Amino acid sequence: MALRHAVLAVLLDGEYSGYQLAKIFDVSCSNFWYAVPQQLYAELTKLERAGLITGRQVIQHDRPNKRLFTVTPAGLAELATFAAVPSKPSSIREDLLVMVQAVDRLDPAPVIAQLEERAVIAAAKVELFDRMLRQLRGDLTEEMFLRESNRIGPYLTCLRGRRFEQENREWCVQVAALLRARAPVSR
Amino acid sequence: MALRHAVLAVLLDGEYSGYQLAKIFDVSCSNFWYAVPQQLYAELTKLERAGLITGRQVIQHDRPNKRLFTVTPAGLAELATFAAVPSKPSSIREDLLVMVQAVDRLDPAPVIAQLEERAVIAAAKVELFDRMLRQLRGDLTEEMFLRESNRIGPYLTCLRGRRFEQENREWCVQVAALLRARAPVSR
DNA sequence: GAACCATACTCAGTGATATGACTATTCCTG
DNA sequence: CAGGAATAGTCATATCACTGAGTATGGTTC
Repeated sequence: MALRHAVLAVLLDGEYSGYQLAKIFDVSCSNFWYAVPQQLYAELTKLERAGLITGRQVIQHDRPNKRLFTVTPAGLAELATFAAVPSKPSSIREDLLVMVQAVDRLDPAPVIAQLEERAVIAAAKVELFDRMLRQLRGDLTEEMFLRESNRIGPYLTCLRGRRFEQENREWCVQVAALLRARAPVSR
Repeated sequence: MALRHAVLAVLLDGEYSGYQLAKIFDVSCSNFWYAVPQQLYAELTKLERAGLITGRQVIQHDRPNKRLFTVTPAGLAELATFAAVPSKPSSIREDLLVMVQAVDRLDPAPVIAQLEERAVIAAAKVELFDRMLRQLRGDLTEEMFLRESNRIGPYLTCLRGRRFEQENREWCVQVAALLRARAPVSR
């Protein structure tokens, strides 16, 4: 019952098809919720049956037809109910950290390689989020945007994603360097 | 196939019972893997059947008997195999961020309350991790400990947990203050 | 001495999540 | 005009995770 609210929250930004939603969940939304397209299509079907969103068919001639979904008042009410009940902190599950936990008893080389690769990925995400932030705030300064815009939710979650990835990158770099220094490994 | 490796990685630190493991997963391990006791007991059964850990019965007189588990060479090999294959970044799922994403269209009061509560929880976790780090490194400086200890895995993951919670706290505080300033709410 | 907490663990069931294999259309490139 | 990428989506299945309800023992507290 949780992907449901993530989908509703994203659909507040406008009409989207399942396919577009999948794109969004693959990039911007992935800071706070991850889902594969199949999950999204299934969830959209359920949400529509529950009356929380409505879909409308759009006939296209240059590509396959699609269905665009909008949040209904009932959907908004569902989100409000969701936001009103205290949530539990998320459950973190990170394979790379499991490897680091065990690294003293393993060959560090593959772990170091993964840390370095992850650092690069994280750096790329930081840049992606920076671009998204700039795009969201237009030509306003961050301070002005946050004070005056009437749609700051996506900006705030993106800010969180940026911080997280920056932090992640720093940790990966630091740990990779440390492990390299302790047990020199040829590439 | 993933909780499995988290359990193995934690059992590298010594013999633990399911109950003790549950405690560890509830605090220190929760930076990188979350699991409820029932999952752990089930996983321990599976791991033992697969020969990756061995259990020995300990008869106790002041409290119920328990079984302590140790990683076998096969278990260590399993961990090595796991560490050798590149892992995907974790899937983040955070209800509180879903709420923030939608906050422009909802009553901000409960979201602000949750952000402030979360900031307090995060601050407590930072302190908990600080205590754990101090305990792990004993009277060595961090630099010395990381250079010379032969069991730095748990320290490194704890360091990551600390950074994450610190960062989380800052974001929660900032966003709560911002939302309060935008739409003044009586407590 | 009743209630409660901590230790120690089990079982049943239900959702949620992930994987893989599909269908179908149109555009673009070589 | 063949092949691939992008759009748009469906179905089936397996596994995972989580909830809730139990069992049992001993120690502590009021």
